[in-house]
Amino acid sequence: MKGSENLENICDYCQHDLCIKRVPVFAPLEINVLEEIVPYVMRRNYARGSLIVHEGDLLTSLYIINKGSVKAFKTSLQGKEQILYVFAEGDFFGESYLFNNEESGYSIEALEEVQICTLEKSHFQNFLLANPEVALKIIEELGRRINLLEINIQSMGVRSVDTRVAALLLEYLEKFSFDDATGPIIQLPLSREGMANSLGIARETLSRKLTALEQQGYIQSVGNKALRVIDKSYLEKMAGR
Amino acid sequence: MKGSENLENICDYCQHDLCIKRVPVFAPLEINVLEEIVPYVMRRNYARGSLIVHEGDLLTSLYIINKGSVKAFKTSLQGKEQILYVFAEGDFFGESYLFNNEESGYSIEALEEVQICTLEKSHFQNFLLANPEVALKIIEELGRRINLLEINIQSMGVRSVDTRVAALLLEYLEKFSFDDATGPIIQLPLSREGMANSLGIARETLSRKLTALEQQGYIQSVGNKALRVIDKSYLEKMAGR
DNA sequence: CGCAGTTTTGAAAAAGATCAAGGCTAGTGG
DNA sequence: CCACTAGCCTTGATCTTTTTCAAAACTGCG
Repeated sequence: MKGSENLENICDYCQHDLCIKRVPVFAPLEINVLEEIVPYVMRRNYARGSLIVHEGDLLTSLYIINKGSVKAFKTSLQGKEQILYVFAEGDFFGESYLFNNEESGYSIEALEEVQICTLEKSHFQNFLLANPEVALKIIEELGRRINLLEINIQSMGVRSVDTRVAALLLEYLEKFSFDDATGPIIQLPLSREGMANSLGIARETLSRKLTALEQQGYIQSVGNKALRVIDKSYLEKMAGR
Repeated sequence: MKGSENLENICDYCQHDLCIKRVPVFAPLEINVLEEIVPYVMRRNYARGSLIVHEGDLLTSLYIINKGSVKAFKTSLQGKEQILYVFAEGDFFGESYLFNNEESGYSIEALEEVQICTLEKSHFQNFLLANPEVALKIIEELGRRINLLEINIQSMGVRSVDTRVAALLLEYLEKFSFDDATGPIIQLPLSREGMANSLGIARETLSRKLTALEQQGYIQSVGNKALRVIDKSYLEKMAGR
């Protein structure tokens, strides 16, 4: 196994596997256009639990997740953690800091063994100036993210905790589940504590809510890291979508 | 007075007052570059209380606030309102919906007599493709907004209500205050209910928190629409900045 | 199989929300 | 210019929800 800070420039052709291609924003581009930036893409591996970005760092690169997943979170003065995103394969981050010399507003930690491609700010800027259609794509993607954040704020502001728990489960169902013979199973990307820290509630409260859902027969926990969804439509009704 | 739906194309030269110039994103551009889009800018007036955008509308223009202020909010199924932003002169909105054909995620209502410039999607897109540096500026601005939203989510998730009230007052102090002989006075853009709906708390709770701050001598209310800040540093300490 | 780290559960305390009056403001019209 | 009133705002009491603290139970790894 590699250490957590291995740095290689082997992505030149990525054994014909262009990690950039995994990012929807770049996907529509022709291969030969992409090759302009490929030489500047670095690839790094990180072990589970390692800090990839520390809140307050000056970010000078765009980060693209090639494999694995990470959490983005802010820590309050009292040490409480608010998780903002779970990024998985194909997601990118750091884009907000590419054009202003600002510090990262959050920390990033690997939730499992992770492989990340990075692209230096200056190269990315030049690429965008030469390919304005990609800039539009990025504006589009940022718009999507702003939308999600706005929905999140509404949830935290006006919706009950039960509602938000249901919504979180549905979100995970979209992004982190597979089906077995008996139905969909969520591979939880976060621990109970992590989920609670995403919702902004106490660990114990989340625990109680999940127990309640299980006792009512809507879900069934499979160890601590997975969860079977028995009645998706109930969760949907609950989440009010 | 104009009605609330007056539509004119008089911004051609805006009596030499290019409303576009008020928007930081466009400010760095040369006048002659700006003139490319000026002919496509429309100007509208809205009376206080009128709905400018309804949640779910298809947005086809960029909106720039020329004069006055508006609130952007989402309404839940139970009718509870979550205010996401108060936009004032020089702010713009609708940019998130310019590149995907999506519906607006929020409603916009005029908080006072308001003058708004609009620029049609297609014209704006062409302009951006021709002026990629503006696209970068927009990415930058969206990054800033994402930052603010993330801070907001953290606030709602991990900070106490007292803390958040203090933070809201400081935010208003930045954006909506003037100084009189005795010190800074905030011209509150929102009613108590509006402020409560920004914070995601009950109207009564906000009321109690403000009363407490006033009794402790940190602020002093001036009617219902203004508020004198007596001890800014205390608010800052409280808000934890 | 056992231990370390999570998670669950229980009980008590705290924080907000809600309900119900009552009071104040600011704009209106005499 | 003052009195009036509708709409806001504040206050009190009670109720609900969530947090906190403490301890027991469980999971998954070694």
